[in-house]
Amino acid sequence: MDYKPNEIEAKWREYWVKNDTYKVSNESDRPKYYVLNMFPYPSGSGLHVGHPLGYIASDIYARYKRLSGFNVLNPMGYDAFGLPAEQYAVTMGVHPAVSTDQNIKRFREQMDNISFSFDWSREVKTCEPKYYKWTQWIFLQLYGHYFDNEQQKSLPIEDLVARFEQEGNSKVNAANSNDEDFSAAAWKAMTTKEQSDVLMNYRLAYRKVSTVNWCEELGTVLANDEVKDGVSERGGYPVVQKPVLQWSLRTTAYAERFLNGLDNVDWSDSLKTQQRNWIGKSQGASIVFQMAETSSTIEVFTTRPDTIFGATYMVLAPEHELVAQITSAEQKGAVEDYLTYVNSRSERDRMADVKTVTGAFTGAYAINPFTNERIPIWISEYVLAGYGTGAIMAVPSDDDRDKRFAEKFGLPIIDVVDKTDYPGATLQDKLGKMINSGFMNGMEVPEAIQAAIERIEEMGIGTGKVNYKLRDANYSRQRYWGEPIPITYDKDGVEHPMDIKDLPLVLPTLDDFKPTADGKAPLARKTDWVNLPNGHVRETDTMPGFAGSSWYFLRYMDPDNEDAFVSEKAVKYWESVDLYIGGAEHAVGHLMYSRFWHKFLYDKGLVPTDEPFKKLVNQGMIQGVIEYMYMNKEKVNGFSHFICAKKIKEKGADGFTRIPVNVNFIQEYGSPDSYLNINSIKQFIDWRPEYKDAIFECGKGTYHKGEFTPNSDATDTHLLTESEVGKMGKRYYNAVNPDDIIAQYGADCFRMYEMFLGPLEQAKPWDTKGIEGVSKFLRKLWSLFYTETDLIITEEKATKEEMKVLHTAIKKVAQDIERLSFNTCVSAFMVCVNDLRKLKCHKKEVLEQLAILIAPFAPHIAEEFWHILGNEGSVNLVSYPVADEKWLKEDSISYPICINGKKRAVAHFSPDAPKDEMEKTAIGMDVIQKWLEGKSVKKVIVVPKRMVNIVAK
RNA sequence: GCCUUAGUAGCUAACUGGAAACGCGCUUGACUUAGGAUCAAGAGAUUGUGGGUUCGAAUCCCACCUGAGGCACCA
Repeated sequence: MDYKPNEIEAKWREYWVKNDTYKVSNESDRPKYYVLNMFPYPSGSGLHVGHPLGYIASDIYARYKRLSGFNVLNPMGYDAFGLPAEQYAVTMGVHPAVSTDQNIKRFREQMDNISFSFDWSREVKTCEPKYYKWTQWIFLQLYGHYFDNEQQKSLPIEDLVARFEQEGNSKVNAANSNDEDFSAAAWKAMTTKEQSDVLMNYRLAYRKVSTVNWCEELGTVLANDEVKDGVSERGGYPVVQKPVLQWSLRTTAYAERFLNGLDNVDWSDSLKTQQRNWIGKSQGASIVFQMAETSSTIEVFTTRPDTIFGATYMVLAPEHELVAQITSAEQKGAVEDYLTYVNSRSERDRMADVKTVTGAFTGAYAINPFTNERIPIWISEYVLAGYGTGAIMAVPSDDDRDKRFAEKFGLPIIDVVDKTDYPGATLQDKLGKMINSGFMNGMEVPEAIQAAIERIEEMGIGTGKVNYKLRDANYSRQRYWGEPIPITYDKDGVEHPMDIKDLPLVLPTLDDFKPTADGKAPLARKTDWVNLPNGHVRETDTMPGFAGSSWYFLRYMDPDNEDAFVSEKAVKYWESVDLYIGGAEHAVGHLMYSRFWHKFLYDKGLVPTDEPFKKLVNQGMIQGVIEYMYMNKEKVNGFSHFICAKKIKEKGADGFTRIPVNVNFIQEYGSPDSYLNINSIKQFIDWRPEYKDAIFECGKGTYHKGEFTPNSDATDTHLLTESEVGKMGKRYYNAVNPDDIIAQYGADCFRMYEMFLGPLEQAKPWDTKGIEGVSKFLRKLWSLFYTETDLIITEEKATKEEMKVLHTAIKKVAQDIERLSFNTCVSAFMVCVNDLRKLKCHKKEVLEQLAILIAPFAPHIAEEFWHILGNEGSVNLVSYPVADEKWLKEDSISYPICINGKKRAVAHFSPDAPKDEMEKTAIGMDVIQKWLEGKSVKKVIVVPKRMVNIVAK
């Protein structure tokens, strides 16, 4: 009987649904285990073979854990708010809710095809009011709290108000955006509006002026990825930074806890490093410099306060607010010229050449507080407005950039650190002995840093300070398709949170999704919604994409709860995510925001853990081969002109641009010699009619308007394309749909092949041809049960050898699943099946165990076997086999006998043979004696079960 | 420039320092009108390069080269 995956798979899929096989209860005596996938944004192009990789891996793990006695939560849902649906709405007029719904249906069908063990009754969609009610609720909690730096935790804003009333804010050490001191009396004297503004500076969700990418020509605000090189990606119009009052989250408050938390989670080093980079903690001091001629001061941040004696000049960022104020009359022209130059340079220019030293002298001087020297103040674009205070004390002796700057502009350089004891040490190493530094002379750098900070604090000109690169997160989007922000404003502009009992604030329906002409979000059009009877107006910005995804993993625990975002009972049971699998592109954004929300909820006692994701694995991207054609940037005689990639190699790609071609037209797809023949050129023209009159210059002739003009007597030709391994996706016309693969090979085969491609975390190109091997393996496995015509299972007792083959596989597979090394599991299955076939083993005793063993990987065929063998119920609900060492023991082990590490002979010993006997036998062997002629044995190393090594000279 | 990560046969790849395994693919033969499937046999590696530690290195250390990802005038 042949293996017919499609028949078997359809049958069991239906069975599992009918029997609620994957339903998970929050009540169980089994230990819990929570496996999570990063939920997808349901895009219009559906899933390609790259998307399910992580889902399959986590599904295998979830199934394995379930079979190993755990109550496993393995849910799935949709990150359903987002920009693409909104853009689609703008261009096609389809409401985002409608297109999102369609896309979700499509995703669901594709996922169902792969038979994941998701408990779909727990599905969440972030765009549904019953879900985003709680996103809004958490937002209001953030709004209602501030962060106490001393306790390092969030506290209710009412506590802060109470303190203000008692003692003002001078003793309050809290994360804030504006730390102006006021007394209790002053607080009480403030108007409501003033008080609300003060509190806003402390709230974890707060409002401040921040900039948006405003594009006048498009009349809209653009997301960062819609802006390329300072112009809009669409249309290439200029984009400016426009200040707007927007909501932000005070993520910076948790910077220290973000860092500390990383020590307690099982994430990859690369991921942790990325997060640490992002947080960017640096320790140092902030120092105030007095200006020489005026009373103005300049505050700088430095990680090396010890080098202050070497600070021979200062540099301000060109955007620094003092620049205009302090520039002298003589230098005005130079400074203005320089500012013009800086403004002409895009962000990209600035980043591209970091070696060019530019700057201008302001004509002003400051006083170095330690040397009391007058030091000139310069401006230069190497100092960034957005980091620290936007000003530096320049120490040219110990900082490369300062040094290059000083050399170019002839500024003095004073050596302050003697690094002769530490050759090769860099600034970051903080090594050396202080010289030319007054009271610090002779100190080692770390000691000097401490001493400098102490002196700075004594002098009252600064303090030791920790600086972070991490910025607060912008929480406002001038978009429609997101969660409405449940805040209204009264006539004075004082904000009012909505009453919790009135949540959710449902996103009203619109028919025009474009932003308004003055850049307000689309919701501003809905005036009857915006303007409330009590005179309040609603916030019209919506929440960003990360809002709904920052806590969705908690909702899965208790998805239908109408009284809380999750019940205390459910969250106590499931705690947090044990294993999280997802793409590396979310390494900072999503993970940082989730950690922020989670830590906040933890402070409120609403979740039992400080970190949301115990173990996290990034699956590697499945890549596709992208095929490019070369097109002349200039038209030739008014026609588009394509040229063979081979000719490009000869004459270079100048003046040509690459356009991706639908890979279905390509001959020898993926090979270095991939090409289009005349037939494929015709397909290409049908696909892109705008090129129907284009000239195709091929190797052996030219194709134009349906005519092929050969150079010689050729009848066909190759227009070579360039192949490149890259992303798989719609825009490269190289996406492979899992549905197609499954239709041909079955879901079991697809699942195993995805795993077989390589280690989970590694990127690897998709190659449909390779799937044949896995398909062959499944047929071989099938042939252990069936001949062409009959079932051939026997009840015979298994031999020792057969049990050894089985238990070797059990041991290897269980071990490798634990390590998430699924590719080696597939390999182990192949070895096992081949060995059983060699032994002609068709015994139930062995095959039944094998069926369970393979069930996490290939659930359908496993279920089929399970029932063929006469069992009731689902193979998913039994116990996973455990390797029994008694079958793995060897009677005799073969040992390599080495001389000086090189294998010279082989000997067999029983596993418990004594060392000295093995040693004697080994040396006594004829072959070994021959090798030892003329040498004396210095030492013999016997490693049990491994080898014998004779050291001879 | 800095950080992370990986270089082993055409592809994939090894729990701990101990015989360079296994699988896919490939080649040849058998069976077949042919293909597929199956069976039998076989070839294919100086483990990126150069040092070091060790009785012994793919594995540990150092330097370099190459690929991937991230950060980037971060004071």
